[in-house]
Amino acid sequence: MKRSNQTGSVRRAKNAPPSRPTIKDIAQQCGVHPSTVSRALSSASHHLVAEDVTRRIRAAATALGYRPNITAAGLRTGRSGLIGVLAPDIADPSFPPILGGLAEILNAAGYATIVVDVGPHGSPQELVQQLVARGVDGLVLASVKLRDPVIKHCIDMSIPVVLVSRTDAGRRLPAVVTDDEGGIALAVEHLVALGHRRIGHVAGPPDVSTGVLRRAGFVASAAHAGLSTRETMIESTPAYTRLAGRSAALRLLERNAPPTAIVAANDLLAFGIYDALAALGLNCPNDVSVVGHNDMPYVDMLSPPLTSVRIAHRDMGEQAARLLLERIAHPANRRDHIVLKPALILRGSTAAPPR
Amino acid sequence: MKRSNQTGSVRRAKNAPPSRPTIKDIAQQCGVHPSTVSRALSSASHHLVAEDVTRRIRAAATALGYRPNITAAGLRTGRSGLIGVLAPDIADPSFPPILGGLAEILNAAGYATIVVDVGPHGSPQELVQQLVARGVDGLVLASVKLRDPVIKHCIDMSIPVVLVSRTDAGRRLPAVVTDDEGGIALAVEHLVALGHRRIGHVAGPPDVSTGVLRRAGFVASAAHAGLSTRETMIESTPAYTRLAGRSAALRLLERNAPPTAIVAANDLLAFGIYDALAALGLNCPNDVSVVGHNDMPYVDMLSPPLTSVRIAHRDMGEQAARLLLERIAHPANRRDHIVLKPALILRGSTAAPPR
DNA sequence: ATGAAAGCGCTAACAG
DNA sequence: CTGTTAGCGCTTTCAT
Repeated sequence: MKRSNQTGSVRRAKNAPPSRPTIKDIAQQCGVHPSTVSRALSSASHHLVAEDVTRRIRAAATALGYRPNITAAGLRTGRSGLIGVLAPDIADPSFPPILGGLAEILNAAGYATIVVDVGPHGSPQELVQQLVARGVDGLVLASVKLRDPVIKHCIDMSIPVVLVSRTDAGRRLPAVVTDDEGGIALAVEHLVALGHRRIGHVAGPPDVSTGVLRRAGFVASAAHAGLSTRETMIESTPAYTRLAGRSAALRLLERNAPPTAIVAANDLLAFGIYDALAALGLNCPNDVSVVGHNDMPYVDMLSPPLTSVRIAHRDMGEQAARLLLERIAHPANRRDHIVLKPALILRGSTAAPPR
Repeated sequence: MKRSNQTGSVRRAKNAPPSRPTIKDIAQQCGVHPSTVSRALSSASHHLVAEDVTRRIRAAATALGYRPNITAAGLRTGRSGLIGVLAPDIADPSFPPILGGLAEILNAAGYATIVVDVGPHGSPQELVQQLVARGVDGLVLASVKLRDPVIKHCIDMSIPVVLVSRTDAGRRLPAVVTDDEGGIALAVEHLVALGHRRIGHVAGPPDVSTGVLRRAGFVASAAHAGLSTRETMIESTPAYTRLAGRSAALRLLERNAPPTAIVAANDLLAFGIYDALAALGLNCPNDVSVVGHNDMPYVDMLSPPLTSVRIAHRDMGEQAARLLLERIAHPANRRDHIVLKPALILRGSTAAPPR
């Protein structure tokens, strides 16, 4: 065994890696015990140390360029200061603002985030295991399906978890989401006010909460506006992709009595609707109005600029972070659900129906 | 002191957190010494253990749902299995594919990545320190300025580092970049072939390598095509933003002899050029052609679809990962620079100049 | 082939 | 207020 670092005055072995100074080195230099150094350096306990000693120790620390070894501390305290974030797809433009909100609050509380992209083939279960093996203090899941085995798994491990963007079927885990039903209602009300009566919905996947809730919101708000079920038509998609949106829109538009307006469960699906319209030689908004959902960056650059339901993504991240911090502090089993208000951003893709 | 976990047969304190089983628990159950368990579980050293013992141990491990504590192992071995990634701005759509490439290779090699968004106000230095304090085995910097103090800092710490997307002024660190000069040359050649002679460049910030190299590439390729300096005009921007692109483009277009084509150092700047064109009532591509750079997702949805220089982002991430792994294995001071070939994607924003 | 023992860097209960 | 001591979970040298 025998490393070379301990006697302090002894020079390091010729070309050993320049391993960073430890608490011991400082102790030696200041002629105090390592634990005193530990106390002096921790803001939680430096009040237990004489002022001048604290000063001397802190001076030595900065002089040596000392940085505490967080993992070593974590091993001792059982807290790693690491929060694992499982993302469905980092390339999804909705995600960065969520992550930004998360990171801001979490960093301020002394946590670092370790983000893992699940990807289409990755197993969330396995990734959660990996994160747990790294000792994460909590988990943010931004990608769960409605009935996802990973949920039971997290509950069994009783590790602090917060869902973001989506909920699980049983609402067994705390979550921060947008008001999916309300967002779609905003879109439908807007279209009805413009005079539309035949309105279509390109629905999201049935295995995620946003898919089913937005669909439910569509049905409910259409009924509430007095539209008959013949006037409201729905086509589902297997995934939130442009291509899926295109084919769903084609199915909608090739009906006998096609809609004069389509509300998409997601902007990517709306992109596909634009594609379908172009393929059929139809004009938006003159022939068909389109409303998206999420208000992705730069949708104002499209032609026409896309009317879309804006989600408070950053806020979502912040709230999720706060919820998680609270869960870490008090692992009680309160199942908080925070629902954020969406807003309809009006642009050029919606207009009165053709006569 | 005295935790409650050690005697094994002793039940855990009533409602202690269900801390995961350790190597000790397995040892106890199998009636062997912890070190034997360690050996049996490590693929590197299980050949030192009797076959049947290994089997018994491994069976017990899976039965108990044992997961090794990676940080504890790291503390002992000095390797954390963590790679820190510093991103300039996670919301930049160029970044996810880079990260995807990085993660794929790194994960396969047993590393996890911890991604930190530097943000406009964050200090890269400080963040690097934090990552080092967490014991990262290597660093990927995707955001360095041409002369960034963080570079010296990393060199001083002699920690394995790779730059991605950008290089430092002295090329002192290994890097994976795209051929910035060549990419712009592609654009200029295309425009010249269409018949343009008055070509403008909306240049990127002068403090990042892509900004200066693309500008240099513009000057060089214009000269090479026989364009005079009067015919080639440049306006710089302080940042890669849509707004900055807009005002630079306005300056270009309000000249006495405005350009018939503009090549942007970046797609976001190209968005700003579209804005400027719209503000002046000019048509693209009939009045002015535009070429972007980076080929962001969905630029084909713009009106007109944006011709842009595509960068092999994912490949960039993969190569950077490989470079870093090599650096970790052999921290020799070879300063590798890998330069990837870009490709021009032709769309609707470029056409022959007006007569 | 296995056990014993030491120690990575840090914290915290305890004793002065 | 400070030193002593033990130990977080794991790996590894040394001895058997």
